[in-house]
Amino acid sequence: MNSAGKPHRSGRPRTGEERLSRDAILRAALRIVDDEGVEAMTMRRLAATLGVNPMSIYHHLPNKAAVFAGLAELVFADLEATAARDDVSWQDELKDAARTYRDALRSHPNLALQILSDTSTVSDVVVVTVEPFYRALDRAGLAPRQIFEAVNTLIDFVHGFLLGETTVRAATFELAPDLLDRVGKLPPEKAPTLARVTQELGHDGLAYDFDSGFESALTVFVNGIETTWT
Amino acid sequence: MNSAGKPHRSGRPRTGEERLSRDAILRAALRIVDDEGVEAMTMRRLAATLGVNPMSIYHHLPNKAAVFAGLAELVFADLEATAARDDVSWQDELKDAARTYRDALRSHPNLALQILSDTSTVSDVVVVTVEPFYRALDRAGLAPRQIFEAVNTLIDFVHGFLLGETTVRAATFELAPDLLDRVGKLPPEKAPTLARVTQELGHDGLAYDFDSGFESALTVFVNGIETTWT
DNA sequence: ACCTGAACACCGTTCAAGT
DNA sequence: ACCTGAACACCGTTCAAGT
Repeated sequence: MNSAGKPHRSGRPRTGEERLSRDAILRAALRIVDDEGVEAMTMRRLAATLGVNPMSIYHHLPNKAAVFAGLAELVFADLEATAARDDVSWQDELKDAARTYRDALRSHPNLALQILSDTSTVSDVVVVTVEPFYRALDRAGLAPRQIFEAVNTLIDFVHGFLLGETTVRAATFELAPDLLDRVGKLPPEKAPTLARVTQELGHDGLAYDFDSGFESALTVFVNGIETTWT
Repeated sequence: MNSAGKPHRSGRPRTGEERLSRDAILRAALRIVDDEGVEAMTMRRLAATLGVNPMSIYHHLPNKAAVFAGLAELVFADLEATAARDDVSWQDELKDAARTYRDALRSHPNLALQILSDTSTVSDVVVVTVEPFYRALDRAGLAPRQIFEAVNTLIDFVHGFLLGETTVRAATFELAPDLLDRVGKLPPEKAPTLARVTQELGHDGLAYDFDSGFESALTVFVNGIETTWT
């Protein structure tokens, strides 16, 4: 894509002729991650696609970790505005907050694991994202402590769900046949209930649909919060 | 720890004088991961602590990924036996299954992320671990489809919880002051509910206790399953 | 079969030098 | 301040050679 090109001469470029910017670097990095995954996003590779010396990047971002932190920022920049909505029940508002959060993380699946496993990124993101959850549960009439715990639980669930969704989906779109095989091969008395239930479900029943799995979880959640705390 | 030592002469060792075994390699690898984290566990470092040429390892394990897969195996080897227990309610049995699963993954915190983000490892582990969940929900009288979804949801939650527990705990034992700071610095009208709730909770209220957070989540869960599906 | 040594094709990052 | 080039201290893995 980027013609090998004659090497640019050294020295500071004239004003307005800067070849790089933090933003341009991050956009290029996001493209690499989206197209080829996190492992492909190396500093040298990034520099190559920008047609630039690897070391040039370090004038705009201190190191590779900062590049990934910047990517997380980029992804969540859009999400910020979520209007309060009193037209729906608190239950629906809570579910909707979870759906929005899931979608945001899902929009760049290759980045999800990176985001979820980086402490500072997660806490940034959470602070920005979490208001709608708090609002819904406040409307439900929960006490502060209960709101706090309920939100943590729900967010943790979404994280775990995304972990499965992004890594499993990447590897095997169908996990049903694999699962049936595995269970079939287990020593019969080791997991009798698992064996019976999966067999009753059959091949089609195991064709896991992430969307309906997510919705089903949300329902369990909301009902659980309702009967536990209201 | 391992004296630099004279290099061992080349050539196949006599029977019974093998210097390496799959098991010895994996135990050494686990030690490195536990003590210094996954990044420290390189093939060259592993060979060095074993007092062996880096390439020797490849005669016992095909590559680095296989080493990590082996580690996951090692960690879950103990877990296998979980006796059926009819002395407690299905609710308690389900909670207990979740606690056991969490503990297993928590026993090697540095390995948790590795396990959770590796597809093949996760599915291995899940198949081995999942029976108690199925048993409890079967006793509760759920239909196969509902059992399937409930287990997926609960497992996903545990994964997300562990992600937070292992990565957050590693970085900051106290997230309360940090969180209060962040929230305080937000534009006031951006997250009013979050601001109010965290303020009401106060510094102590935010001192998150992972154990009680986990328990609280389990209660919400069980109640949710109960009112949704029984 | 099991171990070694040299080599290949990579990494992230530091540092001195250009303008 | 911004870009470059050489260099350092690493990686995982292949391959040929020893016994």
